[in-house]
Amino acid sequence: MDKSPLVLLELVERLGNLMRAEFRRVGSDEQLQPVHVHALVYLARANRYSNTPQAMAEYLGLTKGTMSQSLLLLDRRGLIERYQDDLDRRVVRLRLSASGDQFLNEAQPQNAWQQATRNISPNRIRNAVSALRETLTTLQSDNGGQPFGACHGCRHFERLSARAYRCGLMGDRLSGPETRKICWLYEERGTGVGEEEDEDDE
Amino acid sequence: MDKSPLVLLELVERLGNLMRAEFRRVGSDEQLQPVHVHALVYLARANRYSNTPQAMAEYLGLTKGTMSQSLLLLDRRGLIERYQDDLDRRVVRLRLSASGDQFLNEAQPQNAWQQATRNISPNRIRNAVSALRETLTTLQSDNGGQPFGACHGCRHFERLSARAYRCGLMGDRLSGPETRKICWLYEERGTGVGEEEDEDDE
DNA sequence: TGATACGGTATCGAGTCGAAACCATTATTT
DNA sequence: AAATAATGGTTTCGACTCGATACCGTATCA
Repeated sequence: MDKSPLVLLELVERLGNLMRAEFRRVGSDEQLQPVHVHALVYLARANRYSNTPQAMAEYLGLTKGTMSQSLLLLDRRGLIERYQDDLDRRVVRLRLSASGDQFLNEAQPQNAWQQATRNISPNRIRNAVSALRETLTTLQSDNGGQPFGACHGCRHFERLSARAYRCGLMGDRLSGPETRKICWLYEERGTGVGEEEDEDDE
Repeated sequence: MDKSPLVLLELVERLGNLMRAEFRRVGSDEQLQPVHVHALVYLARANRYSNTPQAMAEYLGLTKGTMSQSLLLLDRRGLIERYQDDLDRRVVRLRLSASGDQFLNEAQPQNAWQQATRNISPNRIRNAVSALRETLTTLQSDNGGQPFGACHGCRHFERLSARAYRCGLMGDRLSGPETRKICWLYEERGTGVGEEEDEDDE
Protein backbone atom coordinates (compact mmCIF):
# COMPACT_ATOMS: atom_id res chain seq x y z
CA MET A 1 0.00 0.00 0.00
CA ASP A 2 1.27 3.40 -1.01
CA LYS A 3 1.78 5.90 1.77
CA SER A 4 2.72 8.89 -0.32
CA PRO A 5 -0.72 10.52 -0.16
CA LEU A 6 -0.31 10.63 3.62
CA VAL A 7 3.12 12.14 3.23
CA LEU A 8 1.59 14.77 1.00
CA LEU A 9 -1.07 15.48 3.60
CA GLU A 10 1.57 15.85 6.26
CA LEU A 11 3.43 18.36 4.14
CA VAL A 12 0.31 20.34 3.37
CA GLU A 13 -0.61 20.50 7.03
CA ARG A 14 2.87 21.41 8.16
CA LEU A 15 3.25 24.09 5.55
CA GLY A 16 -0.19 25.35 6.48
CA ASN A 17 0.81 25.51 10.14
CA LEU A 18 4.01 27.33 9.36
CA MET A 19 2.24 29.86 7.20
CA ARG A 20 -0.35 30.37 9.88
CA ALA A 21 2.47 31.10 12.30
CA GLU A 22 3.94 33.46 9.72
CA PHE A 23 0.59 35.22 9.33
CA ARG A 24 0.48 35.56 13.10
CA ARG A 25 3.90 37.12 13.07
CA VAL A 26 3.20 39.68 10.35
CA GLY A 27 -0.11 40.56 11.98
CA SER A 28 1.25 41.03 15.46
CA ASP A 29 2.16 44.68 14.90
CA GLU A 30 -1.45 45.47 14.18
CA GLN A 31 -2.74 43.06 16.81
CA LEU A 32 -4.22 40.84 14.16
CA GLN A 33 -4.84 37.11 14.40
CA PRO A 34 -3.81 34.87 11.53
CA VAL A 35 -7.36 34.56 10.35
CA HIS A 36 -7.63 38.35 10.05
CA VAL A 37 -4.56 38.54 7.85
CA HIS A 38 -5.93 35.73 5.77
CA ALA A 39 -9.21 37.57 5.41
CA LEU A 40 -7.42 40.67 4.14
CA VAL A 41 -5.43 38.61 1.65
CA TYR A 42 -8.62 37.02 0.42
CA LEU A 43 -10.37 40.35 0.09
CA ALA A 44 -7.56 41.70 -2.05
CA ARG A 45 -8.11 38.84 -4.47
CA ALA A 46 -11.88 38.46 -4.46
CA ASN A 47 -13.96 39.58 -7.43
CA ARG A 48 -17.23 41.47 -7.32
CA TYR A 49 -19.34 38.40 -6.62
CA SER A 50 -17.15 37.18 -3.82
CA ASN A 51 -16.55 40.14 -1.53
CA THR A 52 -19.30 39.25 0.93
CA PRO A 53 -19.15 37.83 4.45
CA GLN A 54 -20.76 34.67 3.23
CA ALA A 55 -18.26 33.92 0.50
CA MET A 56 -15.43 34.77 2.83
CA ALA A 57 -16.73 32.49 5.56
CA GLU A 58 -16.98 29.63 3.15
CA TYR A 59 -13.53 30.29 1.78
CA LEU A 60 -11.93 30.40 5.21
CA GLY A 61 -13.97 27.49 6.52
CA LEU A 62 -15.73 29.46 9.25
CA THR A 63 -19.35 29.86 10.21
CA LYS A 64 -21.06 33.10 9.34
CA GLY A 65 -21.29 34.04 13.00
CA THR A 66 -17.57 33.75 13.48
CA MET A 67 -16.94 35.59 10.25
CA SER A 68 -19.16 38.42 11.39
CA GLN A 69 -17.03 38.81 14.51
CA SER A 70 -13.78 38.98 12.59
CA LEU A 71 -15.20 41.51 10.15
CA LEU A 72 -16.37 43.64 13.05
CA LEU A 73 -12.82 43.70 14.36
CA LEU A 74 -11.31 44.51 10.98
CA ASP A 75 -13.83 47.29 10.56
CA ARG A 76 -13.06 48.75 13.99
CA ARG A 77 -9.37 48.69 13.13
CA GLY A 78 -10.17 50.56 9.92
CA LEU A 79 -8.68 47.93 7.64
CA ILE A 80 -11.86 47.21 5.69
CA GLU A 81 -15.02 49.03 4.73
CA ARG A 82 -18.51 47.60 4.70
CA TYR A 83 -21.28 48.92 2.53
CA GLN A 84 -24.69 47.82 1.47
CA ASP A 85 -25.48 46.14 -1.79
CA ASP A 86 -27.83 48.17 -4.01
CA LEU A 87 -29.94 45.38 -5.38
CA ASP A 88 -30.25 43.19 -2.33
CA ARG A 89 -30.19 45.21 0.84
CA ARG A 90 -29.53 42.15 2.96
CA VAL A 91 -26.07 41.63 1.60
CA VAL A 92 -23.03 43.46 2.87
CA ARG A 93 -20.15 44.17 0.53
CA LEU A 94 -16.58 44.42 1.69
CA ARG A 95 -13.53 46.20 0.41
CA LEU A 96 -10.06 46.91 1.68
CA SER A 97 -9.66 50.40 3.06
CA ALA A 98 -6.63 52.47 2.14
CA SER A 99 -4.86 51.41 5.31
CA GLY A 100 -5.85 47.80 4.76
CA ASP A 101 -4.25 47.99 1.36
CA GLN A 102 -1.20 49.66 2.84
CA PHE A 103 -0.94 46.99 5.51
CA LEU A 104 -0.80 44.23 2.91
CA ASN A 105 1.81 46.11 0.94
CA GLU A 106 4.03 46.64 3.93
CA ALA A 107 3.55 43.37 5.77
CA GLN A 108 3.85 41.19 2.65
CA PRO A 109 2.37 38.13 4.34
CA GLN A 110 3.28 35.88 1.46
CA ASN A 111 6.86 36.97 1.27
CA ALA A 112 8.25 34.07 3.30
CA TRP A 113 6.54 31.68 0.94
CA GLN A 114 7.86 33.41 -2.14
CA GLN A 115 11.33 33.12 -0.70
CA ALA A 116 10.87 29.49 0.18
CA THR A 117 9.83 28.60 -3.36
CA ARG A 118 12.44 30.68 -5.13
CA ASN A 119 14.61 27.72 -6.12
CA ILE A 120 11.84 25.51 -7.39
CA SER A 121 11.38 25.48 -11.12
CA PRO A 122 8.11 26.88 -12.48
CA ASN A 123 7.48 23.55 -14.06
CA ARG A 124 7.64 21.63 -10.82
CA ILE A 125 5.41 24.20 -9.19
CA ARG A 126 2.86 23.87 -11.94
CA ASN A 127 2.85 20.12 -11.51
CA ALA A 128 2.32 20.44 -7.78
CA VAL A 129 -0.43 22.99 -8.35
CA SER A 130 -2.17 20.66 -10.73
CA ALA A 131 -2.12 17.74 -8.30
CA LEU A 132 -3.27 19.83 -5.36
CA ARG A 133 -5.97 21.51 -7.37
CA GLU A 134 -7.39 18.16 -8.28
CA THR A 135 -7.26 17.07 -4.66
CA LEU A 136 -9.07 20.23 -3.64
CA THR A 137 -11.77 19.77 -6.23
CA THR A 138 -12.42 16.21 -5.14
CA LEU A 139 -12.32 17.08 -1.47
CA GLN A 140 -14.83 19.85 -2.02
CA SER A 141 -17.23 17.93 -4.15
CA ASP A 142 -17.09 15.16 -1.51
CA ASN A 143 -18.56 17.51 1.06
CA GLY A 144 -20.27 20.11 -1.05
CA GLY A 145 -18.46 23.40 -0.70
CA GLN A 146 -17.90 26.16 -3.20
CA PRO A 147 -14.92 25.60 -5.51
CA PHE A 148 -13.47 29.13 -5.55
CA GLY A 149 -11.40 29.40 -8.70
CA ALA A 150 -9.93 32.18 -10.78
CA CYS A 151 -12.57 33.72 -13.03
CA HIS A 152 -10.76 33.19 -16.31
CA GLY A 153 -10.69 29.42 -15.82
CA CYS A 154 -14.40 29.12 -15.16
CA ARG A 155 -16.98 27.44 -17.31
CA HIS A 156 -19.04 30.65 -17.37
CA PHE A 157 -16.16 32.78 -18.56
CA GLU A 158 -16.70 34.22 -22.05
CA ARG A 159 -14.35 36.18 -24.23
CA LEU A 160 -16.30 38.74 -26.24
CA SER A 161 -13.33 40.18 -28.10
CA ALA A 162 -9.61 40.67 -27.66
CA ARG A 163 -10.05 42.70 -24.48
CA ALA A 164 -13.64 42.25 -23.50
CA TYR A 165 -14.90 39.51 -21.22
CA ARG A 166 -18.15 38.44 -19.69
CA CYS A 167 -19.52 36.15 -17.01
CA GLY A 168 -22.16 33.98 -18.62
CA LEU A 169 -23.74 33.11 -15.29
CA MET A 170 -24.24 36.63 -13.97
CA GLY A 171 -24.32 38.37 -17.34
CA ASP A 172 -21.90 41.14 -16.40
CA ARG A 173 -19.08 42.43 -18.52
CA LEU A 174 -15.71 42.06 -16.84
CA SER A 175 -12.50 44.01 -16.97
CA GLY A 176 -9.23 42.26 -17.77
CA PRO A 177 -7.84 42.43 -14.23
CA GLU A 178 -11.10 41.25 -12.80
CA THR A 179 -10.93 38.00 -14.72
CA ARG A 180 -7.84 37.14 -12.73
CA LYS A 181 -9.55 37.41 -9.37
CA ILE A 182 -11.11 34.72 -7.26
CA CYS A 183 -14.76 33.88 -7.72
CA TRP A 184 -16.84 31.67 -5.52
CA LEU A 185 -19.25 30.91 -8.35
CA TYR A 186 -16.41 29.23 -10.20
CA GLU A 187 -17.21 25.99 -11.96
CA GLU A 188 -14.79 23.56 -13.52
CA ARG A 189 -14.69 23.76 -17.27
CA GLY A 190 -13.82 20.43 -18.97
CA THR A 191 -15.98 17.35 -19.16
CA GLY A 192 -14.87 16.40 -15.69
CA VAL A 193 -13.58 12.94 -16.58
CA GLY A 194 -10.22 13.48 -18.23
CA GLU A 195 -7.02 12.60 -16.41
CA GLU A 196 -3.89 14.37 -17.57
CA GLU A 197 -0.40 13.18 -16.93
CA ASP A 198 2.36 15.46 -15.73
CA GLU A 199 5.16 16.84 -17.76
CA ASP A 200 8.59 15.86 -16.55
CA ASP A 201 10.61 17.88 -14.12
CA GLU A 202 13.55 19.66 -15.58
CA MET B 1 6.38 37.83 -13.18
CA ASP B 2 5.22 34.33 -12.35
CA LYS B 3 2.32 34.04 -9.97
CA SER B 4 2.18 30.27 -9.71
CA PRO B 5 3.95 30.13 -6.33
CA LEU B 6 1.13 32.22 -4.93
CA VAL B 7 -1.41 29.91 -6.45
CA LEU B 8 0.37 27.03 -4.80
CA LEU B 9 0.26 28.84 -1.47
CA GLU B 10 -3.42 29.43 -1.90
CA LEU B 11 -4.01 25.74 -2.52
CA VAL B 12 -1.93 24.68 0.46
CA GLU B 13 -3.79 27.05 2.72
CA ARG B 14 -7.17 26.09 1.44
CA LEU B 15 -6.47 22.39 1.70
CA GLY B 16 -5.10 23.00 5.17
CA ASN B 17 -8.27 24.81 6.18
CA LEU B 18 -10.46 22.09 4.79
CA MET B 19 -8.52 19.39 6.58
CA ARG B 20 -8.70 21.37 9.80
CA ALA B 21 -12.46 21.51 9.35
CA GLU B 22 -12.40 17.77 8.70
CA PHE B 23 -10.37 17.18 11.85
CA ARG B 24 -12.92 19.23 13.72
CA ARG B 25 -15.67 17.06 12.35
CA VAL B 26 -14.08 13.73 13.23
CA GLY B 27 -13.18 15.04 16.70
CA SER B 28 -16.60 16.40 17.54
CA ASP B 29 -17.89 13.09 18.89
CA GLU B 30 -15.17 13.09 21.51
CA GLN B 31 -15.39 16.85 22.04
CA LEU B 32 -11.94 17.33 20.55
CA GLN B 33 -10.64 20.42 18.79
CA PRO B 34 -8.76 20.02 15.51
CA VAL B 35 -5.46 20.57 17.23
CA HIS B 36 -6.15 17.67 19.59
CA VAL B 37 -6.80 15.31 16.72
CA HIS B 38 -3.66 16.54 15.06
CA ALA B 39 -1.71 15.92 18.25
CA LEU B 40 -2.95 12.33 18.40
CA VAL B 41 -2.02 11.77 14.77
CA TYR B 42 1.43 13.15 15.45
CA LEU B 43 1.89 11.00 18.51
CA ALA B 44 1.06 7.89 16.56
CA ARG B 45 3.87 8.71 14.18
CA ALA B 46 6.55 10.10 16.50
CA ASN B 47 9.64 8.10 17.37
CA ARG B 48 11.26 7.73 20.79
CA TYR B 49 13.07 11.06 20.64
CA SER B 50 10.03 13.00 19.57
CA ASN B 51 7.23 11.99 21.91
CA THR B 52 7.68 14.94 24.27
CA PRO B 53 5.58 18.08 24.76
CA GLN B 54 8.39 20.18 23.41
CA ALA B 55 8.79 18.33 20.13
CA MET B 56 5.05 18.25 19.69
CA ALA B 57 4.71 21.97 20.31
CA GLU B 58 7.35 22.70 17.74
CA TYR B 59 5.74 20.36 15.23
CA LEU B 60 2.31 21.89 15.65
CA GLY B 61 3.64 25.43 15.79
CA LEU B 62 2.40 26.13 19.32
CA THR B 63 4.10 27.48 22.42
CA LYS B 64 4.92 25.06 25.19
CA GLY B 65 2.32 26.67 27.43
CA THR B 66 -0.45 26.11 24.93
CA MET B 67 0.79 22.59 24.32
CA SER B 68 0.69 21.86 28.01
CA GLN B 69 -2.99 22.84 28.06
CA SER B 70 -3.91 20.57 25.20
CA LEU B 71 -2.01 17.65 26.70
CA LEU B 72 -3.81 18.16 29.98
CA LEU B 73 -7.10 17.87 28.17
CA LEU B 74 -6.06 14.78 26.22
CA ASP B 75 -4.85 13.22 29.44
CA ARG B 76 -8.12 13.96 31.25
CA ARG B 77 -10.01 12.39 28.38
CA GLY B 78 -7.82 9.33 28.70
CA LEU B 79 -6.54 9.45 25.15
CA ILE B 80 -2.87 9.74 26.04
CA GLU B 81 -0.60 8.75 28.89
CA ARG B 82 2.19 10.83 30.37
CA TYR B 83 5.16 9.35 32.16
CA GLN B 84 8.48 10.55 33.38
CA ASP B 85 11.72 10.03 31.54
CA ASP B 86 14.22 7.88 33.43
CA LEU B 87 17.40 9.75 32.60
CA ASP B 88 16.18 13.32 32.76
CA ARG B 89 13.38 13.70 35.24
CA ARG B 90 12.35 17.04 33.84
CA VAL B 91 11.11 15.60 30.62
CA VAL B 92 7.68 14.11 30.18
CA ARG B 93 7.11 11.35 27.67
CA LEU B 94 3.85 10.79 25.89
CA ARG B 95 2.15 7.81 24.39
CA LEU B 96 -1.26 7.02 22.98
CA SER B 97 -3.47 5.14 25.40
CA ALA B 98 -5.49 2.18 24.24
CA SER B 99 -8.53 4.37 23.72
CA GLY B 100 -6.44 7.00 21.95
CA ASP B 101 -5.30 4.34 19.58
CA GLN B 102 -8.82 3.10 19.15
CA PHE B 103 -10.07 6.61 18.47
CA LEU B 104 -7.62 7.03 15.60
CA ASN B 105 -8.58 3.67 14.15
CA GLU B 106 -12.26 4.44 14.26
CA ALA B 107 -12.26 8.11 13.34
CA GLN B 108 -9.74 7.78 10.50
CA PRO B 109 -9.02 11.50 10.35
CA GLN B 110 -7.08 11.17 7.14
CA ASN B 111 -9.72 9.22 5.33
CA ALA B 112 -11.21 12.20 3.50
CA TRP B 113 -7.79 13.04 2.17
CA GLN B 114 -7.14 9.50 1.03
CA GLN B 115 -10.41 9.61 -0.85
CA ALA B 116 -9.64 12.97 -2.39
CA THR B 117 -6.30 11.77 -3.74
CA ARG B 118 -7.52 8.40 -4.98
CA ASN B 119 -7.54 9.40 -8.63
CA ILE B 120 -4.16 11.06 -8.70
CA SER B 121 -1.36 8.94 -10.06
CA PRO B 122 1.44 8.03 -7.61
CA ASN B 123 3.84 9.74 -9.93
CA ARG B 124 2.11 13.09 -9.75
CA ILE B 125 1.84 12.78 -6.00
CA ARG B 126 5.53 12.07 -5.69
CA ASN B 127 6.32 15.13 -7.77
CA ALA B 128 4.10 17.30 -5.61
CA VAL B 129 5.63 15.83 -2.47
CA SER B 130 9.08 16.61 -3.72
CA ALA B 131 8.29 20.23 -4.49
CA LEU B 132 6.51 20.80 -1.19
CA ARG B 133 9.22 19.09 0.77
CA GLU B 134 11.77 21.43 -0.70
CA THR B 135 9.57 24.39 0.12
CA LEU B 136 9.22 23.19 3.67
CA THR B 137 12.95 22.72 4.11
CA THR B 138 13.69 26.20 2.83
CA LEU B 139 10.92 27.77 4.86
CA GLN B 140 12.22 26.12 8.00
CA SER B 141 15.85 26.93 7.54
CA ASP B 142 14.77 30.52 6.86
CA ASN B 143 13.37 30.81 10.36
CA GLY B 144 15.21 28.13 12.23
CA GLY B 145 12.77 25.45 13.24
CA GLN B 146 13.30 21.74 13.56
CA PRO B 147 13.02 19.86 10.27
CA PHE B 148 11.07 16.79 11.47
CA GLY B 149 11.75 14.10 8.93
CA ALA B 150 11.36 10.36 8.74
CA CYS B 151 14.23 8.67 10.57
CA HIS B 152 15.41 6.55 7.66
CA GLY B 153 16.14 9.62 5.55
CA CYS B 154 18.28 11.33 8.16
CA ARG B 155 21.98 12.01 8.01
CA HIS B 156 22.45 10.20 11.34
CA PHE B 157 20.68 7.09 10.16
CA GLU B 158 23.01 4.09 9.95
CA ARG B 159 22.35 0.63 8.63
CA LEU B 160 24.29 -1.91 10.66
CA SER B 161 23.15 -4.96 8.73
CA ALA B 162 20.21 -6.15 6.68
CA ARG B 163 17.75 -5.65 9.53
CA ALA B 164 19.63 -3.66 12.13
CA TYR B 165 19.73 0.13 12.26
CA ARG B 166 21.18 2.78 14.48
CA CYS B 167 20.92 6.50 15.14
CA GLY B 168 24.43 7.91 14.97
CA LEU B 169 23.49 11.01 16.89
CA MET B 170 21.91 9.37 19.91
CA GLY B 171 23.76 6.06 19.63
CA ASP B 172 20.70 3.87 20.04
CA ARG B 173 19.86 0.82 18.00
CA LEU B 174 16.58 1.11 16.19
CA SER B 175 13.92 -1.36 15.14
CA GLY B 176 12.80 -1.50 11.54
CA PRO B 177 9.39 0.07 12.14
CA GLU B 178 10.94 2.80 14.23
CA THR B 179 13.05 3.98 11.34
CA ARG B 180 9.85 4.91 9.54
CA LYS B 181 8.65 7.23 12.26
CA ILE B 182 9.03 10.97 12.57
CA CYS B 183 12.05 12.37 14.35
CA TRP B 184 12.60 15.96 15.33
CA LEU B 185 16.37 15.51 15.34
CA TYR B 186 16.20 14.80 11.65
CA GLU B 187 18.88 16.42 9.51
CA GLU B 188 19.04 16.56 5.76
CA ARG B 189 21.55 14.11 4.40
CA GLY B 190 23.52 15.81 1.56
CA THR B 191 26.87 17.45 2.04
CA GLY B 192 25.46 20.09 4.31
CA VAL B 193 26.16 23.04 2.05
CA GLY B 194 25.40 21.73 -1.41
CA GLU B 195 22.13 22.21 -3.18
CA GLU B 196 20.37 18.89 -3.49
CA GLU B 197 18.81 17.51 -6.60
CA ASP B 198 15.30 16.17 -6.60
CA GLU B 199 14.68 12.51 -5.73
CA ASP B 200 12.34 9.80 -4.57
CA ASP B 201 11.09 9.19 -1.08
CA GLU B 202 10.91 5.94 0.95
C1' DT C 1 -50.87 38.65 2.56
C1' DG C 2 -48.84 35.51 4.80
C1' DA C 3 -45.12 31.91 5.11
C1' DT C 4 -40.62 30.87 4.30
C1' DA C 5 -35.92 31.43 2.95
C1' DC C 6 -31.83 34.03 3.26
C1' DG C 7 -27.80 37.31 4.57
C1' DG C 8 -26.05 39.10 8.42
C1' DT C 9 -25.62 40.26 13.52
C1' DA C 10 -25.60 39.37 18.66
C1' DT C 11 -24.79 36.51 22.53
C1' DC C 12 -22.95 32.60 25.05
C1' DG C 13 -19.65 29.18 26.65
C1' DA C 14 -15.83 26.15 25.92
C1' DG C 15 -11.57 26.29 24.38
C1' DT C 16 -7.08 28.24 21.85
C1' DC C 17 -3.27 30.87 22.12
C1' DG C 18 0.92 33.71 23.37
C1' DA C 19 3.15 35.95 27.18
C1' DA C 20 4.98 35.80 31.39
C1' DA C 21 5.68 34.02 35.87
C1' DC C 22 6.82 29.99 38.10
C1' DC C 23 8.71 25.20 39.60
C1' DA C 24 11.74 21.31 39.57
C1' DT C 25 15.65 19.27 37.66
C1' DT C 26 20.01 19.35 35.31
C1' DA C 27 24.23 21.78 33.67
C1' DT C 28 27.76 25.10 34.35
C1' DT C 29 30.53 28.21 36.68
C1' DT C 30 33.01 29.86 40.51
C1' DA D 1 30.30 22.20 47.15
C1' DA D 2 27.68 26.36 46.47
C1' DA D 3 25.92 29.61 43.50
C1' DT D 4 24.19 30.43 39.02
C1' DA D 5 22.26 29.56 34.73
C1' DA D 6 19.75 26.86 31.54
C1' DT D 7 16.07 23.73 30.46
C1' DG D 8 11.50 21.08 30.25
C1' DG D 9 6.95 21.69 31.89
C1' DT D 10 3.10 23.84 34.32
C1' DT D 11 0.15 27.62 35.73
C1' DT D 12 -2.21 31.82 35.17
C1' DC D 13 -4.04 35.60 32.66
C1' DG D 14 -6.47 38.12 29.08
C1' DA D 15 -7.75 38.63 24.28
C1' DC D 16 -9.65 36.13 20.90
C1' DT D 17 -11.70 32.03 18.00
C1' DC D 18 -15.30 29.23 17.07
C1' DG D 19 -19.77 26.68 16.71
C1' DA D 20 -24.49 26.92 18.23
C1' DT D 21 -28.43 29.33 18.70
C1' DA D 22 -31.48 32.99 18.62
C1' DC D 23 -32.57 36.94 16.33
C1' DC D 24 -33.46 40.93 12.77
C1' DG D 25 -34.48 42.85 8.38
C1' DT D 26 -35.02 41.92 3.53
C1' DA D 27 -36.40 39.19 -0.35
C1' DT D 28 -39.17 35.53 -2.53
C1' DC D 29 -42.94 32.72 -3.36
C1' DA D 30 -47.48 30.85 -2.62
